[in-house]
Amino acid sequence: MKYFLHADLDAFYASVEQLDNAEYCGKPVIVGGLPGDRRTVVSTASYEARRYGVHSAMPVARAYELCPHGVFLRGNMSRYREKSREVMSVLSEFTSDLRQISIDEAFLEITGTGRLFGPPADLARKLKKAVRERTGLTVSAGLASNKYVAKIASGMSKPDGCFIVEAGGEEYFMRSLPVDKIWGAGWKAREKFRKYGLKTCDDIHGISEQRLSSLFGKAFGKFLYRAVRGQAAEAFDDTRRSRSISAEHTFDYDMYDEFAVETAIMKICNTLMYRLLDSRRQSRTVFVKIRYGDFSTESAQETSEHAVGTMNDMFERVCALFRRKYRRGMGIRLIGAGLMNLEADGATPAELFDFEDDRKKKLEKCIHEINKKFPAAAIKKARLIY
DNA sequence: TCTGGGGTCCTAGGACCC
DNA sequence: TCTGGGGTCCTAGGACCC
Repeated sequence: MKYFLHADLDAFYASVEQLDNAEYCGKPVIVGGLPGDRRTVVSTASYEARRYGVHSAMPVARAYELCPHGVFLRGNMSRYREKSREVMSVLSEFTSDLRQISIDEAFLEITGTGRLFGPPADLARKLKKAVRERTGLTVSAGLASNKYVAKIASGMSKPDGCFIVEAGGEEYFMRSLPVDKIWGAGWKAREKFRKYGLKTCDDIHGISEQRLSSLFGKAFGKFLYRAVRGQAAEAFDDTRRSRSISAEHTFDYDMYDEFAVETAIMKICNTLMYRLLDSRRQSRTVFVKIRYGDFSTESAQETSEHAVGTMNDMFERVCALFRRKYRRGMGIRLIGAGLMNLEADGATPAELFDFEDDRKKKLEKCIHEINKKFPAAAIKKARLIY
């Protein structure tokens, strides 16, 4: 029987800010944007801020109404990534099988670590202590015989909590929960639960797998059937390689100027090309995403015989899709682009018509290297200077 | 309070091949 | 020419997660 610990850092971004800035301690810290910032949402609210009803994904403007005296910050991702690495390094000392699933969460397989760390409860206590002493952060732990239940357990006693589901008790544990605790059921699914009068996991437990599949769709129905029985959702088990890279930009005000939108697309392609180069992979499929002022969203994608070769190549493919899809006259709220179905570098021929393209490709690589070594140089296309 | 950015997975329909 | 299924690839849209 395997056993897992899910470690989840408490209000991570906000906690790092409080750690780095003593004057923020005990105050409501809201990371995401400054009060005047348009079209931004909260990434993380400290527990002090949550008392005012502020939570992640909430528009910053709304958070400001609820908590005008809060400390509002835009955040510093590179600092959070650095802190995340510190924490993961501490966690790695407790297991040989550590699987990080996001910047602030990880699974540890702790089967058979009893000899080293004692029973699971002792291990959890030691782990929490080590993280606190060596990184200054608190972590909540959930322990169970599979990752799915461990993940839910870690959310049961936040912050700085520890919740243990004994082996054999998974089904009883899950059945006791309200449907809101189901990880993987979001707003839409909850609406349906309400519609069907399903309040607890035990209510769902009483429905056959077939019936769940006809109500919620094949895959999600099967998932629900297993979830309320405390059975593993195999979702995070295999190591999934990323299959796409993308970037997007929301304009402060709806944009009607096509040239400006295409300049934004160029900027996005610029970013993506360098990320693609770093990933040592390639792609034949590009896509564009357009969100209009009314929040309706459209996307278009195209797969070519040839892999994307240069920044310009990507830009032209994305622009062609954009021009085909764009409903003229509609204000654009967001423009995005990306590459899908990433393959190992060299899997398909790049679009190289002649030496000119080859030359451009080499030039782009070279510029990227210079920019990495000397960030101050910031070499970029003339159209991207503003 | 109008709702970020970067991802993954699922569905459903159409094309095409055997 | 009416027509069948399975497999695979592609496309557009949506749900969900942190």
